[in-house]
Amino acid sequence: MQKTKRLLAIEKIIAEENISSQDILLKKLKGKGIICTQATLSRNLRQIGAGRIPDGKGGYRYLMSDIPRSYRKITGKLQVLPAIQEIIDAKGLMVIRTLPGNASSTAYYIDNSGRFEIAGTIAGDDTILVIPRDGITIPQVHSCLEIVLPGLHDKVKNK
Amino acid sequence: MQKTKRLLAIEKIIAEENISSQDILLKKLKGKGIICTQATLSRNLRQIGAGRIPDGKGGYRYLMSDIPRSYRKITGKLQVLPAIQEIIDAKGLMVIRTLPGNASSTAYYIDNSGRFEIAGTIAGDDTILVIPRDGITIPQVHSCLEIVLPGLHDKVKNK
DNA sequence: TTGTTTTTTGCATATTTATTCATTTATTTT
DNA sequence: AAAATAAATGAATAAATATGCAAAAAACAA
Repeated sequence: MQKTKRLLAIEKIIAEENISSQDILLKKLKGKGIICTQATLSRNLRQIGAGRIPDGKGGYRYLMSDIPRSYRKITGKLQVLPAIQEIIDAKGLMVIRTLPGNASSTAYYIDNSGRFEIAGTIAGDDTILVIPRDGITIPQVHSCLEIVLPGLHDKVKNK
Repeated sequence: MQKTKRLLAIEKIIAEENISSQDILLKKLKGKGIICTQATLSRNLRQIGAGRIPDGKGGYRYLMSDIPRSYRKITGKLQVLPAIQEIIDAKGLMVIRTLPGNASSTAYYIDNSGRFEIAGTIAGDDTILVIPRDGITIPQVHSCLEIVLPGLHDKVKNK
């Protein structure tokens, strides 16, 4: 999925560099082989919750707004990702299967990602039910999870 | 000072309401008897660190960005303001005199306001030295303190 | 597969926001 | 106080961002 890749690249770039306009970001993406138009970028920035705020030095920069950004503060991603075995879409919800005993910590990680898209999770021993918010589609949850856990969809295929 | 009043009004409005554009904010201000142009508003929003971020519902809203906003989380403003007795500009710095024994708590409050403009503070028993960042002028620090402690300049005159 | 529906995208443009420049207002200095 | 300097402001406009619409791509169903 080309879009997911772009969303991730955008998040990464604005976290690491001072990006003051979409045009500049557009060129940075181009440098990474990711081509799109300003229109798409504007939409994507909204989708991931990135805004343009004063940088305190007389200029502006793009940053993730609070809620989506919070996942960065959470440690343990490296433990979480390897535990995930399978992702299953089901009735507008999503089921994630993990290694035995890992559901709880993984669910905690997802909960605390602060992503708007996810209303909440319920975890058993090796199974997590991810409940998207009203109006959020399954593809949106996939994009969202790919942001929370980069590389997730490369690792596990949706069954 | 008309500007300080406007800055405060802007912070208040965007904290309390979903404001999606400067034009809308312009009208809200007008409703409170505060008249200015969009150009001024744009500058003021940058000055107070307010940015336009996705609201998670497909639209946008203005919000204070993290750092300047943090002062809202701090309690004790009501104890701090009455303790302040005098403000003195000095050598590009600022000295605040407080009631005896109150410098430390007041300085703590200012420190934790998270305002970009202030590099730091040093407090004795009844005296605080406020050190602005490079490039920040004394008038900017005054505006800044008026935001951190609304009503400050009505209460104490700069000597 | 093929047809159907949904999502994504670019183009062109509308909307919104930032800035330049000239003027006014406030502040500081002498 | 008057002169000099700095800050704030508006009008006009430049720059940047968002969006309507049509086309293309992707996801889905039969």
